[in-house]
Amino acid sequence: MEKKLSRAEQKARRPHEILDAAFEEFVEKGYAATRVEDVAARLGVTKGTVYLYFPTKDALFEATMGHVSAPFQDVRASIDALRGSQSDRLRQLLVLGYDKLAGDRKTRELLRLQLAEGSRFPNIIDRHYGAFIAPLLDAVRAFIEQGVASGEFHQSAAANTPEVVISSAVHLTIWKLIFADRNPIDEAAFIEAHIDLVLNGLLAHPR
Amino acid sequence: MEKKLSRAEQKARRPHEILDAAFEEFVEKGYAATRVEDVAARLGVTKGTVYLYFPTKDALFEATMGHVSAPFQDVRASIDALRGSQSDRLRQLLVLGYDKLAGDRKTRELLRLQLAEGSRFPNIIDRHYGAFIAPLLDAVRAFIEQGVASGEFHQSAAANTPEVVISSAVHLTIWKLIFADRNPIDEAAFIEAHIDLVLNGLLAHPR
Amino acid sequence: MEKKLSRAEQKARRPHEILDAAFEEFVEKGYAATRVEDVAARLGVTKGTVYLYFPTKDALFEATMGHVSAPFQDVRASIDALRGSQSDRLRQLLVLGYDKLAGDRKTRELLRLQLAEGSRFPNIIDRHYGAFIAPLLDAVRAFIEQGVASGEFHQSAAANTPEVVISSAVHLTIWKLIFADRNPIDEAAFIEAHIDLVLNGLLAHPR
Amino acid sequence: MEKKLSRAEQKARRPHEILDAAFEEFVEKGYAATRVEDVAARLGVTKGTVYLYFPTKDALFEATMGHVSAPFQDVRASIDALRGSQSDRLRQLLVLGYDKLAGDRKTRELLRLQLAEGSRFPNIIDRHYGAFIAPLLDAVRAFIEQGVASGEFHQSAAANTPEVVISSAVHLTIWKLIFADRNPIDEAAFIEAHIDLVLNGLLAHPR
DNA sequence: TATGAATGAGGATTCATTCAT
DNA sequence: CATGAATGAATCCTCATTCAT
Repeated sequence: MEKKLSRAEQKARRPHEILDAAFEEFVEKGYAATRVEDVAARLGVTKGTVYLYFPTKDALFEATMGHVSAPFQDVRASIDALRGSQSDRLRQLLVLGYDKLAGDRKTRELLRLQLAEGSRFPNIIDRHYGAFIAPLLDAVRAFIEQGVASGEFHQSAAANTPEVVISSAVHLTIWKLIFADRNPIDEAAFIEAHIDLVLNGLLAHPR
Repeated sequence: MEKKLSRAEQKARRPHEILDAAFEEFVEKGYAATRVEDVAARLGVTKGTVYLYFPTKDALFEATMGHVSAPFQDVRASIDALRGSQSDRLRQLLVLGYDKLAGDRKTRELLRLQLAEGSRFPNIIDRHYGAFIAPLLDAVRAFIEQGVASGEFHQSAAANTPEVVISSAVHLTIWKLIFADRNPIDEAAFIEAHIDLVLNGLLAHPR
Repeated sequence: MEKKLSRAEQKARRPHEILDAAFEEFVEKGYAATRVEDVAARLGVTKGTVYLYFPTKDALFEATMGHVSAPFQDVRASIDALRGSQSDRLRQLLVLGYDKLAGDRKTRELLRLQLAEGSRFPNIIDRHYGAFIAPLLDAVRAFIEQGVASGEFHQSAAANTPEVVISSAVHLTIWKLIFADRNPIDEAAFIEAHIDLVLNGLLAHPR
Repeated sequence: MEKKLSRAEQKARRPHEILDAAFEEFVEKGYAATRVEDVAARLGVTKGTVYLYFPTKDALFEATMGHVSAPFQDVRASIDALRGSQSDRLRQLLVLGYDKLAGDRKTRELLRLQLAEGSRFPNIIDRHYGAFIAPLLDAVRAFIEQGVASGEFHQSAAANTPEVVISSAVHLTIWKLIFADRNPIDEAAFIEAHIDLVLNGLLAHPR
């Protein structure tokens, strides 16, 4: 059944396979320490095959970053689908942020690679920001403003600096990147404490 | 006056100079892409000299990480010196955290290197955590508990998860690492919004 | 009309097309730097097709050399057709030599390839010598001897070393190979001066 | 005694040794087929050493060409030292040309490399032309003009096209490059026949 | 101490050749 | 016949490390 792939199908699949394999290698070793041959070996092909699809290691890296960033295209749609009061929507938004950022290994490692290699590959950064972070911040700002308008939230500086609201998700991501398995944290409690803190800080009439 | 350094003093200074130079190179290029020769050139010496003090590039890297982590030894003392109500002390603590983490280029870049190279140099992580993060978290927890005990803060989950309180400092650090000059942020407003949010969330009787 | 080629004709044409394309590539880049794929691309086919007709790059090169040498088969006939006094025939012979050697781009480039690759492909040399140079030298010798016998030329060493008589044609060829467009030379004047010099040197009673 | 070379002496010698070794390899295999490692091995060092002195194979090749062209600087001086009648001086000049061009293996092989690689390394050509060929041609022209002026030579087109006078030296060079040992030629007779032909063609009153 | 020439293992990239479609 | 995906040997070049001076 595996061998049923026609040549054309196999060829169409190759770039994806290579990018998936490359991502794993780059995550594990970083750009400079990754060998193209190891990327190939992970797929069971030889380095020549990788060069059939990507002209240089550089190009492979950039394509890999784009490949992993791609799935964020739908974040905006997910946000638009949120329903309920502003605090309900904000709560759901934060959970969504945790899911997509701290909760998803690929996203986490993408952040690591951006931090590690961003200075040598400047254009890998902005794509991610535009596709993922910016919509999240926009939504936070909009929800707070609407909550203030409806009297659900009191006036607060947070609407102008929505970053402070999603900081804990970033923090948890970094924590998991740095400590991996050592120093594990109770994530559910962490998230709940964070949402509590934020809503207590925003609500006009806390519980 | 500079030439007044005795030979012995000069000798004692060398390792520090090398580590400072190495830090800059490692920050700029990452571990794998840094050449020992470039570290030496930054100092105006040749690579042989570096090998006189550090047996391998690996050892140089680890020593560099230790060297940059060292100044955190006094964080605990600074924390102990904080005075005032719990909210005052917490506010000062957060400002201190911003200063030392987001505000200090070396600390920021140290975090980047830990994220980038941590998996290949596991022991560069914990030192930093023990010297810097842990005391900060311990203090946050203690202040909140004391504030709850005194009635200044209401009961909250944050005491058990003090990470959520310092998240914004981590977030700002990451932001600055990723965007450098592009996408600058109004740091003062950011910090103020953060402290507001936290205190609003914690105080039993917000303003 | 071009489409009228039967399949069999098309098939018979392929090897020639490949050899023509190969010649251009080898001339442009030399043996080692020429890629089989580029030869194929010049024809609009893929490298697999080239390997259908020639088993290795080496074989392709040798076949190419033979292919380009082939047209010299008729030099001998052209020489036999020369008419007139010995000086007339010698003059015509030199013009013929210039035409075929210096004047023909393919022959010129063939000489370049022989010089460049001859040591690695010894057998590409002699074919050319036998088909082209030897008849030319034989004719020069014969014409001089006949001219001496008839009193038209005076006795001279040139009959034993006919190479000196055709040297200028070789020289012009080399000149054109080396300088291409830069340093162009007035070829007509060059040829005329050469023939003058030779005939002045040979004639018993110059002009 | 061989080991008596101080480090500085050895270092000063290295570039020359490398260029000598490189010349032999390039002559034997051509640019593309020469491996930097083989150049090094010829010297008993490793490729790293070659890269210590020349940054790329390209640069090594260009430097090698310059190195071999250098000794021609004195051709002009040798020409100026020629004495006697114009036919004497012309005869000596041709002998000199044979010596330096056809007679010197390095010069011969330099010509081969220029023909083989000239299109990819355009600047290796002109240097040689200016240093060697141009002075030779200038001298031929001057000698003929002076001979005509003094009545020693008759008026002839050769003064305007001095190339035809030195052609046989070029021809002999090419002959030796192509045939190496096979098809050897009686060089002394060749040279004598050439000089005879030229002087017979030029002299107002041939012997 | 400091230098920097030399080493050689390692990794990116190319390309002749094969072969399933 | 023709294709072009895949292979892997070959080669350029880099750089951590050594060591004689």
